Amino acid sequence: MNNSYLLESLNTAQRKAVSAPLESQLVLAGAGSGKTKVLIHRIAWLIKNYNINPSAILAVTFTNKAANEMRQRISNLLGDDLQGIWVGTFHGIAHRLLRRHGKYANLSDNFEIIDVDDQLRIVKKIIKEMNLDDQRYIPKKILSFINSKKDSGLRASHINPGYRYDIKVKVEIYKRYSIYCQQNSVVDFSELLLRVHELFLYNKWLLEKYQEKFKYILVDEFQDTNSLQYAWLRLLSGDNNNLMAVGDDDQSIYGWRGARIDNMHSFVKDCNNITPIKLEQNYRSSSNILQAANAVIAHNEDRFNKQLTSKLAEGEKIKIYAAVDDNDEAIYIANYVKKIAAKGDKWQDIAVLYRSNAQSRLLEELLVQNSVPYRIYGGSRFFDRAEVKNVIAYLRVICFEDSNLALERIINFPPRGIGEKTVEKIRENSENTNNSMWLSLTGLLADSNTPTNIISKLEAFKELILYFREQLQQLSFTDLVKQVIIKSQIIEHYKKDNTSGITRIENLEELVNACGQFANSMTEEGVTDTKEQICEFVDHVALDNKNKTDKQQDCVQLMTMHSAKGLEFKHVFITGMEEDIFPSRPAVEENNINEERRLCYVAITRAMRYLYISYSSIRTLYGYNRNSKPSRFIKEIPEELLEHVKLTSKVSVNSKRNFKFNTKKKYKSIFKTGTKVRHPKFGDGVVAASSGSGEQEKITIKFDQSIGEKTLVLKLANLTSIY
DNA sequence: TTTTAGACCATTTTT
DNA sequence: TGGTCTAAAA
Repeated sequence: MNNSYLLESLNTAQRKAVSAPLESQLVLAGAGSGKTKVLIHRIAWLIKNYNINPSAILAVTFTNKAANEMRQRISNLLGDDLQGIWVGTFHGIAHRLLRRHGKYANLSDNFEIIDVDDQLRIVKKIIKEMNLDDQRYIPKKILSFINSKKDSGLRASHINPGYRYDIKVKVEIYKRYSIYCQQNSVVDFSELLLRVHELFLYNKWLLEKYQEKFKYILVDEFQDTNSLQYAWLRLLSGDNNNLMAVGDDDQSIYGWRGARIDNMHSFVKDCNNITPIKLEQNYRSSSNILQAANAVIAHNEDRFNKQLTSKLAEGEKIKIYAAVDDNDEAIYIANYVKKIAAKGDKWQDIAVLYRSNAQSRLLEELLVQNSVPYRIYGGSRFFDRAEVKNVIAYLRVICFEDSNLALERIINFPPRGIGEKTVEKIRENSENTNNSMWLSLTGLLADSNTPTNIISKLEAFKELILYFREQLQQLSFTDLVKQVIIKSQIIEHYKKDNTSGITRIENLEELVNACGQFANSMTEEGVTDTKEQICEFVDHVALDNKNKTDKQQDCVQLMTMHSAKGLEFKHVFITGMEEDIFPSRPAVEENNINEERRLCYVAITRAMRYLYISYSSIRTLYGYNRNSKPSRFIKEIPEELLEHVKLTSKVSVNSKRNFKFNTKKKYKSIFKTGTKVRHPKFGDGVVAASSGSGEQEKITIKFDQSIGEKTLVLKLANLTSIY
């Protein structure tokens, strides 16, 4: 049997990783070094060269996207030989284990997965119940406290609050939160992992069974694992010495979410000081770009010390543009993007990156003005939309009779006159009797103290839900969803809303499609029961919440540097390279510069051929114009790699020169007589005269005939210049 | 129950 | 600045 074909397309380091001995390995995979390729070839190698049964392999990723890609690529490489392999996200795998062995983890078999939204509702409820001041105990903060404790593997009982009263309170809330979840059979994201950890910890036979099963474990993006995930992996790996961790310490940008680069160092130690295999050959970027990336990241300490090298040519220098203000920066980008496209590259070859989402607005505005097609990544995800969640809450109530959270969400949606006090009554009764709210609701109907008008409303709601439950036997999943949307009058409700009603209805149509597709694939797998399909769907939606897919194809990609991780583009613009923007202000204050620098490294290494960096002297932030300084990261790039862009455009040159003369009178510098400006209310106009200076400066602008001339205080006028 | 006005606040995001 | 959330008013 000759398996050398699995190694042929690899370089030396990759080959070393793929064909490494069957022991734990740490692979340090630099940006663009073929990390995924190594992973899938390693899996193929295990199967082909060692005759390892695919079902003995567990491959763990962070995102569904990565898991899907991996599964796809292994299957392309091996054909159908991957029967039984486990490829999934941490959460997906944990979920699978809990559905199988829930009873050993003290979970009922119909537990529900809840999202942050539901979590927050629970926390708010508890804070109210405990009569706490929600200004002092801010629900969101408390929730992140709970989640971060869970992510470090800590239960409330594990936390010693010491003498700190507020921590005592937090821990108490955490405790009550856990009790609520247990009673309601709901499990949050972190809980999935925590439960599995405990499942294995307290059921040794089960752990041994899985240790026996998974002869080989691979983890992707290892630098992003948190303490709990690492503990989880170690537990599962046991003494098998069979864990291949692939990651890049330099690309660890999720520390704020609990990720610990430290796990990489611990891993080395825990594995008897294994020598990491370094993948340093980069196949993505030209060498100037890589040199810049290397130079920047070299400022961090305690690294594993990789040095990426490129076999590609030097390539273009990094173009750096010093903008007068953020508007000017956006104009520059919009114009440059058009130039790139005019030369023949596609819009989709271009990415514009920024540190924070707020920066996208201006860019977006100017791209629109210049008729450049673009797509913004991130933002609200499909299953997070209120209208979609509401329908799913209906499905939850229909399928899980006891789902209090879902019930509360829809009992008065669309508004049917069941007010807060009635809900309160139901909730109270439910708490006193230990029944679900659904049962309490039924109880209230029989209670002679309940006012008749309330009874009729509750009765109508009950009938509605009962009707849907009946239809579970008759209707397909898709038809049931349609019925829910129509019969519950959700459509009617959104039709009345003429601001966002139409898009909401469109989203619901999309939801119906999604349900249809899901139902089809379920049917193919032999799951034909509607109720069963819905249950699976609800889980699926919770664990794989895709970004809203925009159908538009060839467009410029706008996204944060974080969401750019793992992607690559021929042209990359890194914008807002200013102190307090990038590195961001909070990061500077909290002394998290190293992570910002890694983010910078990630951003730079996204570029294949052309990298453009821009910063500006004035930036509007929170409604104020602020002077900003170039980012320290710019200085960390060797000067010889940079090319400073000078614009030939007259206006920009002028405003820049004026700006230099008048650093204090920043307003006057931009709006000289004759400058074309735009006002949010009055539209476009031309500056006719100006008086005063600094913050007192007033300018007279000639607008469209219907408006005429206006004299405005410049500072308040909110003008933008149009070049 | 819905609308509106004022308060407040503000990185990064997956599951 | 502007988006979100809460509390008061219609």
